[in-house]
Amino acid sequence: MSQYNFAAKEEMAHPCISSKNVYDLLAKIPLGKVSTYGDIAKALGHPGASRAIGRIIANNPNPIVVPCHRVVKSSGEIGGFMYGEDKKKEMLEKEGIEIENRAVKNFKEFRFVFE
DNA sequence: GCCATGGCTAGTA
DNA sequence: GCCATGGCTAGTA
Repeated sequence: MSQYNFAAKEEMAHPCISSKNVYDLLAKIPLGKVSTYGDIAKALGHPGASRAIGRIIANNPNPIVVPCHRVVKSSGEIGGFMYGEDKKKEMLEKEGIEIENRAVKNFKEFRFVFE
């Protein structure tokens, strides 16, 4: 039992929105694209829960695997990140996304839409 | 009562 | 810039 049990934590955590669903959606965002907190909320049938989505992503159990850096604000501003906005910016740029003073440039063309 | 948001107003230039 | 939204956490009883 040395390993922290994320599954148990996730089962308890969110009465309305399943964090597993959130992470499943994150996994669909292709490299070189971004989505928004609001879009994820809508895709899960909870428009208006964008801020809650932010909170769920904020305790991302596995930052190495789950690409939470690909989620930005609906305004195109890059938004928060556990290792700081500069790190998020750096990672996005490495994936080919241009950023101009803390916002995605040509946001529309980089924005990924869920089916 | 916080917040990794978002959308809508006021009010400046 | 204000405030509604929704899930969470600290800290009181």
